Amino acid sequence: MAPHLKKVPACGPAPASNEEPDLRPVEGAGADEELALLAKAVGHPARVQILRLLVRRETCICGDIVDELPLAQSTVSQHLKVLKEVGLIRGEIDGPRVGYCIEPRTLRRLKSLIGSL
Amino acid sequence: MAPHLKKVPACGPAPASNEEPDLRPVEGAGADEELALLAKAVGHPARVQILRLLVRRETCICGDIVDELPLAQSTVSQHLKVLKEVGLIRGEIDGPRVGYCIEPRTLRRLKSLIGSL
DNA sequence: CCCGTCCATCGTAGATCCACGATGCATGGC
DNA sequence: GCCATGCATCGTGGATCTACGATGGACGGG
Repeated sequence: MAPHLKKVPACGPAPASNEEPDLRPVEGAGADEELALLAKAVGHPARVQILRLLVRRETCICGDIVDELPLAQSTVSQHLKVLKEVGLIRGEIDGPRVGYCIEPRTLRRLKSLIGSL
Repeated sequence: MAPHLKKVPACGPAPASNEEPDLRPVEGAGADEELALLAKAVGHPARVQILRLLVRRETCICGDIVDELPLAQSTVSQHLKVLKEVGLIRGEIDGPRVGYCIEPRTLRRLKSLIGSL
């Protein structure tokens, strides 16, 4: 899986003015489903911790996350997968390591959806 | 179906300037747990719909919620219970009916916690 | 090469969630 | 009193979540 991946300077450090307005609606059946999906992904303390770690450090860390949490490596990997599947974080291969970082677009989207309540 | 719609004061109609600053921190272990709990409660489409219904109508409706959702009455009652347990909504008995309404404090708290990410 | 590191995935057991119908418990009308 | 109504709760299957150790694959150092 994922055969060719070029060397990437991990995640973008500072997207500067990454201010796309996000045209999607914040209400309606689709938005409800989307909000539920994102909220469910945030609905676990370990994943909240991971999100905070990635937000705090501008530089994207990797398996240091495992050291920060009182969980086994496989468990942390699963939580990372959940966050990645809903698009809240992104992982980039960097040699033997993997760097994770926040996906600001999705995080902003979540804030918009919550804000619409 | 039901000759309904009795005039119900139920939940507080207009909280007016209910602008307490909410002194609790938005970070730390406790906040992480709290955010996870609230997010999990929102993490289901039916509960998002319920929240939207209650936010939209200033007047607090009751089992009309059951009519709005494609779910059995007992299932809706369980979802209401989940939302009530985390303090996102409140139910008040009014004769044979129960009026539900948003708890604005908790909703603001959720927005603060999400905003801290 | 061979090996150690880093991470993802598999397999699994126990807990929790989600849906439903059935039942229970009030209240209010007759 | 008696019954209908509105809602909560119980009980129960099936699905999903959460944790772990074990295994596997990719990479880089020796």
